[in-house]
Amino acid sequence: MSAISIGELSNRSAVNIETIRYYERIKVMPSPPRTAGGHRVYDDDHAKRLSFVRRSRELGFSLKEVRQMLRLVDGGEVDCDQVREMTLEHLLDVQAKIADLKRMEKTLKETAARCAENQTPDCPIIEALFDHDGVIPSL
Amino acid sequence: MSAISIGELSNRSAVNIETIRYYERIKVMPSPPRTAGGHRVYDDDHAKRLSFVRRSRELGFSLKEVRQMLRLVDGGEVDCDQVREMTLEHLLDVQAKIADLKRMEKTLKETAARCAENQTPDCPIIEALFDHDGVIPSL
DNA sequence: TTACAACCTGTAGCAACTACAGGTTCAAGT
DNA sequence: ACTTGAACCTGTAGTTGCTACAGGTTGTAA
Repeated sequence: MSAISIGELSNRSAVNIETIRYYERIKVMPSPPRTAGGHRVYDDDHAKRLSFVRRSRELGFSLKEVRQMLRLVDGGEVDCDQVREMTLEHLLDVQAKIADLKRMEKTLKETAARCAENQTPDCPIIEALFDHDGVIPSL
Repeated sequence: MSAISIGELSNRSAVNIETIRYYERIKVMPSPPRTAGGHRVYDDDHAKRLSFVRRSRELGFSLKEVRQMLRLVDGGEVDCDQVREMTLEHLLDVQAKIADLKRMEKTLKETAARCAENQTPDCPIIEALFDHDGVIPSL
């Protein structure tokens, strides 16, 4: 009823053609039927599954995590608790990354700010990068 | 004079031995002199440079950016404006990543929250991932 | 029928490491 | 002097999640 080519699937899902073939190779997407000449033929189920994958990736889930969720989906009975746990665990990852980046932001801002006034021959940023944290003694 | 082995350099700098050799291979670190038997011999300058690299990496600079900064350092005259510009540009990257992650965090929280009450056979998280029929707003 | 876009496979590349395998050297203890 | 064995050496392959070819085949519209 709605047989579509890889190109059209790519357009609809905003997933690169190469990436779709990659997902097939690593078994995140199933191998679709082919035309006599060997071209892939997809349908709405493929499109739905691919959008699931894309959306999960956009939320930062790894392909490994996506595969786990798809296993639950494919198993027929989705264990809601398991999925929720994965989501919350992933949320912690995301929050840890935010914290890391905020620390970086702070340091970068402070370091760049030192430059703004200072017009001596030495660069305060370079100095800061060299001098910080005392792991290396001397010189 | 303080001749140290790669193992000791690794301990002092908290950079993996394999990574130190990797940095040499890609010319971020210079090839140090060797013993008669071929073991690498480092000194304080190496240690200082390595800590510069490590610290820059910790702040999220790519190796490409680190190389650029090192070129400025090695050139003898560090152009402060250039370094500052790189830092500010990198700061924008970091801030963009924080914004992305915050959006993810929000969506993950909302999605997981829907699960908390719902004990129907269908999993709201899975539904959400499947049904969002296209693009995540502004992601 | 002919043009040419879209498709096919297979491989290599990107970042930034990490992890071996299989061999050699160094330093300490006897 | 000799023997361990930890530390070192090179070279290659694996990781994650794609992307980018090259070089060939198929589908379709004029």
